[in-house]
Amino acid sequence: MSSEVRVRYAPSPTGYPHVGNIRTALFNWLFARHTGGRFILRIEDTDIARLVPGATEAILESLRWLGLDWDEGPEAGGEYGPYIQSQRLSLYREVAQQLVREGHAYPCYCSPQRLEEMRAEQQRRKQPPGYDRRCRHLSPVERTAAESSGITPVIRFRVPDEGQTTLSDLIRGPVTFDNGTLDDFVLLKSDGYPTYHLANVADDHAMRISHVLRAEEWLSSTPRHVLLYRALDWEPPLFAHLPMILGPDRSKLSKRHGATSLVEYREMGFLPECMVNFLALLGWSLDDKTELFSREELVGHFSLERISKTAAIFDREKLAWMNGVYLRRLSTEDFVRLSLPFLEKGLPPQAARPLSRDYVLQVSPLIQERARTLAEAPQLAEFFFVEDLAYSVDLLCGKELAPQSASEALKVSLARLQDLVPFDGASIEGVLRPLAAELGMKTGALFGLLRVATTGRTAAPPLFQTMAVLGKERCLRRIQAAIAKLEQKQA
RNA sequence: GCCCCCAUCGUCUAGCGGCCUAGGACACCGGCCUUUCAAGCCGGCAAUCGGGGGUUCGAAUCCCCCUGGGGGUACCA
Repeated sequence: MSSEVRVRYAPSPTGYPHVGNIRTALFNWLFARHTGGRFILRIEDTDIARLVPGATEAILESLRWLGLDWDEGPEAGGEYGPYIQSQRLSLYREVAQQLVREGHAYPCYCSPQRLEEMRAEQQRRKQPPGYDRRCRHLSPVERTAAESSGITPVIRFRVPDEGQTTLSDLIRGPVTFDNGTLDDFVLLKSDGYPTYHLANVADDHAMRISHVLRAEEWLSSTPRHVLLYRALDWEPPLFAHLPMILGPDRSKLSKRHGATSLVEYREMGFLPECMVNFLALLGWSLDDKTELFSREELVGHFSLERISKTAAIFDREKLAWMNGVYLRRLSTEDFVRLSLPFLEKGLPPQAARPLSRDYVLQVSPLIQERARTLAEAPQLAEFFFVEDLAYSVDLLCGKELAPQSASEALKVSLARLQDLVPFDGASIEGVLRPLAAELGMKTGALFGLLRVATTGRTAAPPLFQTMAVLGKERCLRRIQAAIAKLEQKQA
């Protein structure tokens, strides 16, 4: 028996993977990479009714985006394939038949209606819901009748009436369940597809999975799985149930919580390196201070021992902060490359397309340290790309400046700037700083005025650099426009 | 209802019997820097360690009860 670590991420394509799903994938991946084991991807598409078109592709896409490469699975292949459960149906049927043969399972002919009535009755009597095991005790006559009725039965597992089942969870320690609280769950559905319980156990065994790292929501079904392994005489893998990631309302993550699918985070301008870093810290930590980890550091430090037991709420504010850190660490070239698509998409239509890469290269240093996500880039940089600025005249005057004096200051600035060559940051500063004194204005007041005139806002990147990037012609035009605005107001 | 898990600042967390008058981070509030914003730096606010019993010379750390939260309870995964 080999001690090689083989872990798997086994999503079902019933929706686009959200951060909780992907965090599970990440922990499996980290554990595999840390131990030098194998990371396997298996698609659990056994629920045809809930199958969502494109979901499988979204899963692969999410993993690829984060750089979580799989050693075996769809596209990668592997010696234990196929890795898509709908292509392994004969295996599950064989296992189910074996279980029936050996008396661990039995066919059940109960109709969905009967089950529903049974549950309603149980609820009315305030009794624990669960299959009443009617078909477990069919007389030979009843059985023959059921078989000839044309109903396709489901196969149910025969849970032992007595005893307890204990599993030793790597994170939570021993967990014990009374078998009496478990009902005879379905293994094979009437459509011939296996349930999660059967397929999961059969595949984990067939694929030689050594550790099952999955979300805590699975903890209560684990005794069923342990019972299955036992009935099959298979050695179960080691289990580690990961703490859940909850929405802001403390409930299980769902569409209700807004943007939760990973693909959406990419669209919102988060960097994959940041997502990996942030997700790793949801339920795992190294020490009392380290928060920023490269992928390599994560792989190097990751361990099951340091996974916490408590559910975590996904804090988007902190994610945004961390993304800002990652954004600022980027080289200008990388920032340009990554923000370009967001600018193309987010800038108003009047900005000339395609964007000049050269120009974006000049603008980028001015917005890079102000952005928390790439999607903020268009907003931050808009005035660099459009011709006409729309802003209120009141912005020019502010609280202290009279329209008259604002207008005069702008006229003098205009005259001084007109002949300025070269029009770079240092030269602009060389002209404007003395000018403030000359006009008897505080530097802040004059610079603020010019900032509004040239950018249309009170908060913008440093003025001189900004003006230099905008270019002389455009700055002069904008100052003239501002003067016009002021005169119009006074009239 | 029943079963299972969990419980430290608003949030993510450190803490695995004495280093804790509980540390870090986000957010928030000040200050510095500064032409605005952002970044950066400094400082502050913020957890009677959910409550109550034990054990111990000593408990956030161990045990029990309660409460609270979460998950499960499908021919879903």
